Amino acid sequence: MSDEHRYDPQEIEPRWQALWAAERTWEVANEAPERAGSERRPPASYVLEMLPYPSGEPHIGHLKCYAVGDAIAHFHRRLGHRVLHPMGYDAFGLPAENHAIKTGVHPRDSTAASIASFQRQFRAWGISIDWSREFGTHEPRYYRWTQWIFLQLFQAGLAYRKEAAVKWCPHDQTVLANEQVVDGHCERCGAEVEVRQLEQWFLRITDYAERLLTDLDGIEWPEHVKTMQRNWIGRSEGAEVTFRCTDLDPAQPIDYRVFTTRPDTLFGATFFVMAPEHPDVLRLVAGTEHEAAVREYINHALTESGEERSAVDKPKTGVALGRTVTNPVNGEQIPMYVADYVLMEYGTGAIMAVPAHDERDHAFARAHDLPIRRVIEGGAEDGLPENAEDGLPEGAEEGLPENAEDGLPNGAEQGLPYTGDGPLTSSDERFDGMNNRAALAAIVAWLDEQGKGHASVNYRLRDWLVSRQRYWGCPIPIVYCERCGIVPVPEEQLPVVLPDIEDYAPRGRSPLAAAAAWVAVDCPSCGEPARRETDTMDTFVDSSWYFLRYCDPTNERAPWSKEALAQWMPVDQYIGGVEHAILHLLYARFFCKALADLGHLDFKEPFQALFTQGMVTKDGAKMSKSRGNVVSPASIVERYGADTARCYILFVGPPDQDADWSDDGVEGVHRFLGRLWRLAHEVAQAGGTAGPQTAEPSGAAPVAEGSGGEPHAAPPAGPYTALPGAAHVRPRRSAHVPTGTDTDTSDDALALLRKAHWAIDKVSGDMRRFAFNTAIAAVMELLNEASRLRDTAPLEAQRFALATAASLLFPFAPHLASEVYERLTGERVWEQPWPQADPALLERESYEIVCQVNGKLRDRVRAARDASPEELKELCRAAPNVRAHIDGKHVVKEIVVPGKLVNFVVR
RNA sequence: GCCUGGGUGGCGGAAUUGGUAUACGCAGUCGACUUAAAAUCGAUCGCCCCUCGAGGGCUUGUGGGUUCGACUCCCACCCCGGGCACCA
Repeated sequence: MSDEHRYDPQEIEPRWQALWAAERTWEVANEAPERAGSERRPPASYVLEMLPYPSGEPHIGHLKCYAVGDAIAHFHRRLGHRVLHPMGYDAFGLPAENHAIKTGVHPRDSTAASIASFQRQFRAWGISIDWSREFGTHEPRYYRWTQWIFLQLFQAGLAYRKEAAVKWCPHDQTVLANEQVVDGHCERCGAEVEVRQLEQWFLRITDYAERLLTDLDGIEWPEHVKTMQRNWIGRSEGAEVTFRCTDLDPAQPIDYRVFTTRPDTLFGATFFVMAPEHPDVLRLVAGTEHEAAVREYINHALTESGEERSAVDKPKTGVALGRTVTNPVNGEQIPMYVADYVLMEYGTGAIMAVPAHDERDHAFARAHDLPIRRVIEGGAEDGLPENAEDGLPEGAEEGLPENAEDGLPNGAEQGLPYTGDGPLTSSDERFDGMNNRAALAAIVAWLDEQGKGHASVNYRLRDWLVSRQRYWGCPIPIVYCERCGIVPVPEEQLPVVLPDIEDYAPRGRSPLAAAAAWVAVDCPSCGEPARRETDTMDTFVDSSWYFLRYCDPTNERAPWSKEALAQWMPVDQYIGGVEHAILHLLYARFFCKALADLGHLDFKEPFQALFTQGMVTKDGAKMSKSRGNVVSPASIVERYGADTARCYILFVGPPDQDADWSDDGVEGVHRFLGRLWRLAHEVAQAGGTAGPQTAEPSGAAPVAEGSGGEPHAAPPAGPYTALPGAAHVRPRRSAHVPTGTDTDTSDDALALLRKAHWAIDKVSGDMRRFAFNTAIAAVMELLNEASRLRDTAPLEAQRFALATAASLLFPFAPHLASEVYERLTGERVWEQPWPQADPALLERESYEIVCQVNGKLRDRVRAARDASPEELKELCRAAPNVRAHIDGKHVVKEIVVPGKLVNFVVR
């Protein structure tokens, strides 16, 4: 075989990339067509993959993400949409800074190098990006507007400064957001986080908890991602109830509010517990015999690592305060405790304890010999699974004799703690016997009347801590003035540019603090000497609005214009890793809602549809340098070409699931592409071109070197001109591509035509459900059929089959598909509308019908498409192997599923 | 513990509405081409039994159920991955 017959991606791919770059094929304009006239403008589609963090080189996960996104972008274009498909870089962040600490290389330089590498790779992969909209979040022209947004939030009271117990990473020497703490460890470096009391900047995301929750219903996201967000927001309905303490000074009672989801169990509250961090604990014991023990306990609790403290099976520890509070529903004085199972950061930092109906309170009561009073019946024999079936209203006998009454010797009553539903008991005559759910509402109403409590909702979500004591981030545009306090930097002075510094090493405060000349500034308000905020912003702030900037990337007067956003937002299809299910996706949603409230946006959700891709593993394990199992996309592209790499990563399995990389699998896909190339080459060589426009393969190098830059091929302005999807404006079926209704009708021609239309139908459906693996398999089947019939089918049918294969494969293997399509048709495949399956060719006049006896497959017969059920029965009954199984037996029932099967039930 | 996603040949996976289980690819086996190898092309390929052939039995984590028919629906359970986890 001559060299000419070899599939050579290294020759093909750069050629097409050069063409697309020179013609700026994937750029889209914002403006509406000037002379739109009556022409309807094509629908817009915003396809976006999460922007990469540029560190080193792209890894295989990037390849997967952008292969998925590019396939969708191409598909939408060829459906006639104007597609916005931009790219940028999430360029601030710790790795570049840590690298700088080690090597002294400025983060800007290492980041630039990495960005260059990403750009090279994305081009080498042939991803169809509108490069005219590119930016990095570290560029002043971008972060100027990040700062602007911060100031908007500040002015609206949504950004505020507060001292609080915050999570501190001792390794990275910075505070972290709650979301960045995973199992008590820093999400980035894995160091165990500490708690520090610091004054920091927060964004008031909790104001949006309810809307972040309810608006999930309106977006098309994977259910598990929605669930993760719901869990993270953690909404609980209940009541806030006041417990009064008069122990210190009866004239000046102290009211302690607690949050409970179970106000129906209030009568069972037998003690009261405060978190060790609660500010009143020491005051309550000051000067008493309990003070020493309490102090010791608190010290111990606070120095314990988060990990130790939150261990689930940890015994419940705590000490008595020697004080009491009044249970508001029955006036009982109940003892107060301090215990570390109560968390300061949730609710009010204090709880009422109902040991009979809460597992934790129960464990504490047992450990400290406290009374346990059952106030809800039910639960039955302990340990037995829920007896839903017997549904007896009367408490099972274990539940009844609980009436050792108040002083009750806390013993081990069976069935407790009971957390289910049931009628109230031992509470109050008004509520006893009432179902607990009804009682809950009644008790809350009564408390409300008495001014002792009210219905309340609590969220697990905390405000977003955005200060970072690090260098390589967006400066917070705030000035501190002795006289004026916290002063925002005036808008016209933005951006506050990140200064160059000598020493990046973090020392517990921002390295920026050492840039004395930068820190010193005149107060924008009074003009007196003041100093700049030296913390930078969490990089998740940068990435919470970048998708807006793509819509209007060069706007110098505003972060965006509403008109630009109106054309594209919200993102129609967002694509990224599931690891961002909470952090990035929650923050971006919050930003949209807040900015919409401030009148800057006209929509409330940024991402209408979300697709989360699975991880790529090697030998079943996550790829990592330490494991030595990293597959670098660059090496694969170099060896097999980008088309193979992209197709393989999509073919290996459903893209939303994890996939294990196999070198042999890559070979298989590469062989497939080579076969398509070769077969197409043969057919093109054999001539037989039918269309008027397609004399010879035009040799796909239409762009002379050096002609790049000038968009000469694209006439100015008009939004369609640079639009790949523009072809649909003047729809035209390639005249030379047979449709099956004309030309040859030999059996082989028909078979091939049918297979091609089957593949069109199959791939079209698969594209819409992200089933790229089966889409590629369908093209493989089409190629197999063409290959089988290559010596017998008419050339024209082969040409159609192969051109169709190329057309369908284009979203996954754009270079090869363009090459093959052009050779066969003389046309640019990306300018062709997505092919349509001819329904007539999806039908067959006869088909195989399955014959079952008692549900077991016994034979197959051919039947005419329009055969009646009676005819089908007769056909099957006559099948030899069916006869063998029904002869001499009694046919009880006959089931006919036209188009599928006949089943005889015999006895 | 709660919430999730999953479990199908030697391997990755397919089966979209309850209707032919194992598409497509990999690996394997045999053959063609070749001096040879690579590449390419063709055949074969779930397991077991019988075997001249035709055939028969079994098989989608386990055990039940519904149905003429179950990878698919229901009940119970086992295993693996992800998320949350003393949230009152």
